[in-house]
Amino acid sequence: MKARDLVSVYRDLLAHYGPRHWWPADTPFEVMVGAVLTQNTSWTNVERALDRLRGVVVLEPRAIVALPVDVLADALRPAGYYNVKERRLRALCQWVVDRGGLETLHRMETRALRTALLGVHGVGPETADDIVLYAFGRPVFVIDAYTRRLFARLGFVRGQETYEGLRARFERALPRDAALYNEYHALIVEHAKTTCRTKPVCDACILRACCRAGSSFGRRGRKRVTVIAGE
DNA sequence: TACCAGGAGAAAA
DNA sequence: TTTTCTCATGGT
Repeated sequence: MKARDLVSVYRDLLAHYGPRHWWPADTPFEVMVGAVLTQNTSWTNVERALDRLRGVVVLEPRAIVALPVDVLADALRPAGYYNVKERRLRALCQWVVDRGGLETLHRMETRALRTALLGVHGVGPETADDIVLYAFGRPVFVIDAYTRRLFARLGFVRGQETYEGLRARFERALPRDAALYNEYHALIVEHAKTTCRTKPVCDACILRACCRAGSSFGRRGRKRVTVIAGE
């Protein structure tokens, strides 16, 4: 993956959509909650769940941990997988409490913070990186389904790359800059939501090459990617 | 009606 | 170690 190609895509997206001012949350802790709830789920459903959650509890780790299981699960219902996400959100909140709160976490070195997050039940690489980047402002590039899909269509991704391998490629090709990674990922999400969403060829796509490459996906959005164009 | 949507953990092979 | 299955609601 060539650095100038990645920078070029970024410039095109930024010129078209403008700064996105992400992540859509008021506090770092709200970012953490949203990162769990958005797993395999659209953001509109996450917002419904967040609204319901605010209706039963203040968004603080200790308060959420204190909620009965059925109350928390019911609040998360609109985000889907509510029983799974109840356990995952509770585990994340308990971890924050056990670590001494967000202030303590803010003092951790980036790699240590990321590793610690990956040890929390329900926090995989993408969720950890969402949190590290958007809640803690650290320079890690988030590789989500939108990112894979876009760069597969552009021919930058061959498929089968591991999450860590792909993240490393992006971080090697771009300046180590949290603000840049923040904006880039936000623009990728905006692009995915507005164009190229349901069909492999999209007339409205501003990244014309993105639609020429083509791609195929397995059922339920599994990351089985076929890339026609070369790197 | 069927498929898709910003994953991750557990079980099976 | 890798692959498959499961979890669930809401929109198109």
